[in-house]
Amino acid sequence: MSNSFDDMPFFDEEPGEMARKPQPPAAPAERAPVAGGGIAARAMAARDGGKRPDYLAGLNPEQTEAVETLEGPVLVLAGAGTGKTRVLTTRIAHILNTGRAFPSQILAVTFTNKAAREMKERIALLVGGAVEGMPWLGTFHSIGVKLLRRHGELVGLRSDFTILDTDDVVRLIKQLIQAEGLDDKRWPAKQFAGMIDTWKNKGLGPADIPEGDARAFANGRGRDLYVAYQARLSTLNACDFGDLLIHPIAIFRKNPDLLKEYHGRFRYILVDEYQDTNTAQYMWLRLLAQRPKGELQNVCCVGDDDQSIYGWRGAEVDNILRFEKDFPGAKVIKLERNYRSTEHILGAAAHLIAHNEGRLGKTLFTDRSDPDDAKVQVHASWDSEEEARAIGEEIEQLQRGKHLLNDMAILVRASFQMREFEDRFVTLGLNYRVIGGPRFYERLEIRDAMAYFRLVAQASDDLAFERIINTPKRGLGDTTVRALHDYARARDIPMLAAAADIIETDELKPKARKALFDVIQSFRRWQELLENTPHTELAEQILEESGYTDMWKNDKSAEAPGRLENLKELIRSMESFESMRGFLEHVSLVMDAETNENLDAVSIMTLHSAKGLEFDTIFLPGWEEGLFPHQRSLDESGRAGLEEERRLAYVGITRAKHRCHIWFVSNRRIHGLWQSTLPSRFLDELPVTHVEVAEMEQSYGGYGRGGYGQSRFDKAEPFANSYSTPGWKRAQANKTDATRDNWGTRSGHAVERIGYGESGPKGRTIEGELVAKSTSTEPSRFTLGDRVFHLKFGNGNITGIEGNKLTIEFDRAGQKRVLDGFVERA
DNA sequence: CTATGAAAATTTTTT
DNA sequence: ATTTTCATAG
Repeated sequence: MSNSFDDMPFFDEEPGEMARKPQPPAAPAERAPVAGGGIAARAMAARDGGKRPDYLAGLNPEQTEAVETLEGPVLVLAGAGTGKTRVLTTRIAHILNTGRAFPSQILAVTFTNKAAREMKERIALLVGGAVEGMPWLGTFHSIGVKLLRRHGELVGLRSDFTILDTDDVVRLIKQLIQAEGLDDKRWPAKQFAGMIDTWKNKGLGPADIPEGDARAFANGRGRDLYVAYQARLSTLNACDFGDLLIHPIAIFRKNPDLLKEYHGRFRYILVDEYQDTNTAQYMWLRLLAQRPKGELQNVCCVGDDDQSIYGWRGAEVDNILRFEKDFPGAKVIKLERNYRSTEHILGAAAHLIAHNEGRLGKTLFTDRSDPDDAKVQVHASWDSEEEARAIGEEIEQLQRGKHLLNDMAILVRASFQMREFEDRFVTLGLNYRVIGGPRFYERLEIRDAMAYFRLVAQASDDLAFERIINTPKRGLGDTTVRALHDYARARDIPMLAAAADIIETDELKPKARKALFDVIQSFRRWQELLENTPHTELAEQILEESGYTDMWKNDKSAEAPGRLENLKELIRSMESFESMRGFLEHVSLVMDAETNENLDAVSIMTLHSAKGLEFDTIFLPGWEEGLFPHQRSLDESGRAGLEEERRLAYVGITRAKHRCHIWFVSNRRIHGLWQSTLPSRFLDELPVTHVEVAEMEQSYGGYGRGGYGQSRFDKAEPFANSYSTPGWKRAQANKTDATRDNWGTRSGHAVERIGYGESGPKGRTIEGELVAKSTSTEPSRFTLGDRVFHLKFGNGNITGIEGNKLTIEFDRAGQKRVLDGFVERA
């Protein structure tokens, strides 16, 4: 068997219009230059003129150094808002403009597709188009795909392999677990998928995983399962996300000659967000970047140890700390001049992050100092609903002040927090945009449609087959699918082929046989159309003829119209792709749909997806212990986890240019139960000089003196000062004008009723502590039928008691389950 | 094989 | 609390 790429022009995507040869000797495979007004020609002009190109103007000395130090390894430590992206893009523009390399000879790696897209756009602005010629700008994963499409055969993949997403992977693993005769409840497929992902992020194959890990799952059969999983992927001609990193590493290791060709290929390597590289990515990068002795290592990594927030995904901050060791003679450049935020915002962020140990230590500074700049504001609300309401009001106020919604963002710790804002904004009629929420391509109907497309484009995609063979219902249930599955596995053929075979036999009941026959006929027809029919047309035809659109048209549930709308949107989004295959590839890697920039809307997103962005006004809700810092982070990673959470807080604050509002609430609903919460310890770590407590009247000013938290945490008796917090103080301030009937209805002071925190019975004030205690053995202080009052729901009767959880039939709110600490006898 | 209702899980963050 | 998964009956 001959490897087809041996006799293929190796680097075939070189654009023919590319201008002159780059001055340092070009790679042998480059095509002959063609005259024209391309980048290199402009570069020649720039050089001949002897003038500094204007894209270098306006850079500060450090930035200039980072851009102009093109030879040898460079590490740029770029604090938040110091022009990191600008340095990267200008550096690339400079490389191109001085004719040092063709666009295709630059490897530029980013972390997200969004970052890659943005970088492409910005480079295009700098050099004037021609970024088409930068095929190697993308995420680690997308570049991994590119490599595998060329050289996948070296690890047993055909070039048309499919990329499985998390959902596919979990379903596949579930099958494997069941096939092993294991209980898939005791050993959840999802968990094992996570383990495999973790291993792959560390660059570990089945043979390399630690014994302990191998034993931890499925009665010690973890390793076997991993082997079986890889084998299954191989028969499916498929890859998971981790493989996109692992396979290229294996290929380069096993084929030094090939690696050498790529060394010649990539004259310049740039890596964004270096602090977030995991071990596999690091290995991958080292293979490409570490050249044989004597050769220059033109690698430039940009990062910020204070913004490392992906430790949970296997990112190793150590990579950035180790850079100088890995690349001796590396030049380290620190960017510390911040161009984004006011000094208050910067001051608050800096003071907070200073609580972390083990930093490289940068000090951001700005010389902007405007007495009008607002300090970072800390707000308190009674519960998360009021929080949403209050933030909504703040936003509307800004809007009245002619601020664009596009310049505001709400950054949450966990995505479940988004919902309340959405609800609120819908009622307000306030435009919002959720970024990175439930992804478009992850929706049921989209995934179904995609499965059809995948199966047409790739007949061996068994996962797609199983997904849609009985959607819409065709009378092909579990029994039939199981039979097909066994048949296919026994003969080692794809299920679609097995289906074609099996209808020739009498193994199936006539009914199923007929149904299957029809489906196969349809797929045969679509497959024939694949090459010659415009792909959007084909897509519509598939959804129509398969009965999939009809299925939703006949569905009278509330979401059906939306789903049909999404399907239309899907077809529309296919238009910008050349072919069905191109589209499928895009979707498997880029799970996010483009946002509509024309709409003025508030952005709602997680702190993680906010990295790299900036907004005029930032809202940071949910600064409470347990949520932020997240309990799980603390439990699983202890101090390291806390520090990562703190970095997350740092990232959040530094997204703000002018205004930063931090919120915390006293009560939050978790798993459907209202729990009382304590303000985040991060609030105590903010400096008094740059932070003020919003809406706190002078009379309560004392609390802001660097210590609204200290008492809370340091007192031996936590009850005493549980409410020496703004929320509580505000509650006090409001208690006089509060009545039972107006709670929740007015401008956000739903707090009133907690008024008698100090004098009232302890049982109510410190719910949190009581909950913790009474979960053990103490009998409830209530009995069935008791008449009780709840701050939020009003009066009601107890209809059920389970430990400290009460089921109460409220007069107004209906039946709810609440913790007994939240109610009092009426 | 499907429809119904009950039980269980969900909630960290992403390519 | 809501959503998803599972079990049972039709």
